Amino acid sequence: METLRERKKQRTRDALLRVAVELFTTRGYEQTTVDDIAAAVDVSQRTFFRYFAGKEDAALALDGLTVARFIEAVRERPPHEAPMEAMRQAVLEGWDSINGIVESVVPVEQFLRMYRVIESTPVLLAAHLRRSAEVEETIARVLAEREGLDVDADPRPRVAVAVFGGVMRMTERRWSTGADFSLDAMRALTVSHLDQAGSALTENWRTH
Amino acid sequence: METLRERKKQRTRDALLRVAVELFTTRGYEQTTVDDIAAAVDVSQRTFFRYFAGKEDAALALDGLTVARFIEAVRERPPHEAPMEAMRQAVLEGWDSINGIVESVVPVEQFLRMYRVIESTPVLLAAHLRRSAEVEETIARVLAEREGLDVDADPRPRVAVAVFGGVMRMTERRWSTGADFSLDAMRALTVSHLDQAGSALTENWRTH
DNA sequence: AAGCTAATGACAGCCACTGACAGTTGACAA
DNA sequence: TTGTCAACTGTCAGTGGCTGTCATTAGCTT
Repeated sequence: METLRERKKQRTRDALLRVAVELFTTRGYEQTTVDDIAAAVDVSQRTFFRYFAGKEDAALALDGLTVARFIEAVRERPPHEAPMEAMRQAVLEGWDSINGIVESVVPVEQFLRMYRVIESTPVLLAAHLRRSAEVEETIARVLAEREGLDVDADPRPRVAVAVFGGVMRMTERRWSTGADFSLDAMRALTVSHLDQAGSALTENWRTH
Repeated sequence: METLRERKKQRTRDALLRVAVELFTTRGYEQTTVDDIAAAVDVSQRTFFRYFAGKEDAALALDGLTVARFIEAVRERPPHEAPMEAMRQAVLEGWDSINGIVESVVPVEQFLRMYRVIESTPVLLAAHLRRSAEVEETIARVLAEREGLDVDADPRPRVAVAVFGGVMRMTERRWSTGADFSLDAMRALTVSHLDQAGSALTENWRTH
């Protein structure tokens, strides 16, 4: 962030992202055109596409910050932890540190609102899920390395991540459609659902 | 399928689907335009969009048949089975009956090729994953009803489906990128991965 | 055969996105 | 300071997915 040029670029990107999120969360994703965003920042449409790979990319940029943080957190977990526990702690850490990560661009409330937009907009949800799949692949490799396994020969890391990821996406869904849309609620749901994963595999739920 | 009109409509739809799959699997999804498909069937582009909600819809239509079959299979599973077991059996049944379901439109080989296209085309994979999420919601409701639970009050059905779905999507991924692209391989992977889900939750993989 | 209705084709138009090229503006050395 | 280079931007033209509209065609009904 040394030169004036770099600062200018950063400002343009931030402005585009801020405006995009603002419009997406108020007017709605589909009701916002790229031209709208570009016009509001007073740049050409072409410039928007130089900063973001597409409209989707801008909509998922904030979430991307937290994803990157999550991956880092898994990498930094103490090696003695079991894989599931490492992922669980990393995710909880991630939610704790959201504030510091996102706040430099938009207030956390905006981030949360954007999350709802993603979950309620089909095309965004689809893109989000695809990226989650990529993240799962990354995490599987991290875990395999931690445990000294070959990720392609031993399916266990991928299975573990798949189970974890499945529960997490379901948690996101429930959270974003539920009444309590706070970070505390997210933490509570995460812990609760992960704790139930074990019994879900084996138990019969009927009382008799 | 009584009137001539209905038969004609069916034939047009089948022709569009066949041509679409043919082009997608040979030329590639992105390299095929809707105009190409419409031209090959000798209808207007507008007509294509009257039969399919979009290009994606045509690409996922075959998979949609198997999904519908899977949901039915879960519904028909004997009530005494535990939820996980019911889903597992339903999925295996589904693969067994693919032939009879798909063959009336395209040969099974085409179906399998289309599967690879979906997994290797980002936008299609995204759409596929989103639809899988919808399927999971449906299955969660089916299971809840089976077990006499309120799906909104008791998260266990959704947790179980999330775990199952996570493993299944990971299985699809591994299958479609692996060497053995046969139905037998799919069955083997499915069983193997599901069997490992339990230990993935608790175990530590290191040998010491 | 005549009238109704569903299906289609033929436009026109919006929007996301891309390539190409020219103009502008910081960076950096002479 | 100035001149040169490289990076950044705007403009324009074009492609492709998708939609609304309306006139035309073709099957159904009586």
